[in-house]
Amino acid sequence: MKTTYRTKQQDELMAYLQQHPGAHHTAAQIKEYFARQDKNIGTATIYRQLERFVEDGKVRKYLLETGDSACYEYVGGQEGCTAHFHLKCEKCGRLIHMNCEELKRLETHLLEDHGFEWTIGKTVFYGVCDKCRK
Amino acid sequence: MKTTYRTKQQDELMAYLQQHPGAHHTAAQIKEYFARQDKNIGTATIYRQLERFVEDGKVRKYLLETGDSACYEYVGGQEGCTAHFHLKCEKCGRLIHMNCEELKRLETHLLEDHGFEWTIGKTVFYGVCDKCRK
DNA sequence: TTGCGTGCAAAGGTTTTGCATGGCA
DNA sequence: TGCCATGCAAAACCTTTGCACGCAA
Repeated sequence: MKTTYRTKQQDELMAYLQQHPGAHHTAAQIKEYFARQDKNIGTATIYRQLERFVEDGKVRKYLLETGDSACYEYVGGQEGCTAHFHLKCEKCGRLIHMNCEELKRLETHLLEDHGFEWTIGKTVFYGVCDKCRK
Repeated sequence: MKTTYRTKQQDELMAYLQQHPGAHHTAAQIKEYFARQDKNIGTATIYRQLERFVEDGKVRKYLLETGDSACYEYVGGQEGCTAHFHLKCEKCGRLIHMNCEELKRLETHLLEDHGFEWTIGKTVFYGVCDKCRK
């Protein structure tokens, strides 16, 4: 799905996500937020826009708790985020950006030994971060 | 939830899962399989038993980012079988199960050098598989 | 016999889809 | 003006829950 026209809802959704970097939101939470501002945005619109943002690499989608609704988080659209790796803490929700030789090694290994061309930008490592383990 | 009685459905479900190691199944697929054998097992029963198997560590549950239904996979109760990884091909949709020293190395690295306790079962590597790259 | 597990159906919740309308270009 | 995006409602899905019945121990 590609955007042809730029709309007010689009801008407001993106603005909201950008203003809360590092936070993750469900579609319902986003709808509620705008409702509190007396701005109604249809649920379908929220899902459709989020899907586009994800395609563009500006937003990342997570499924944290099994069965719960999906979470969305602004990660910016720059190459910066496609070249490094993301760890998501399942306890505090923090998204950790990591640039590490070990992971680059893995990328090479997957490609050369398994023929798998890894899309780093879409992959999220789930786990528990150092702070939450203490 | 704990099992008190041992039932036929329980045994048949576990037998089916064990007979397909390395394969992933949705609840619907499992139901369909038994239907083809003219054995009816209620959807609720399937979910309830799967939940128990997961609690026991015999089966692993995982979700893909697509928000599809949950997948279940027999991993046995032993340590050796819990340490494998999932690669998802974005083109053909195939889920690849990989057991590889390199990935185990990464697990150790993340823990020891970054303090990150990786939940392998929840992580899926996205990319393009060897067959689709040709 | 006791009470847990099962199957059915209905409920609950999230996400998608169809369609008429409104708004961007 | 021509389409696309929106909003609403309904549909489509997946999963859970309530309840009466059957079966294991």
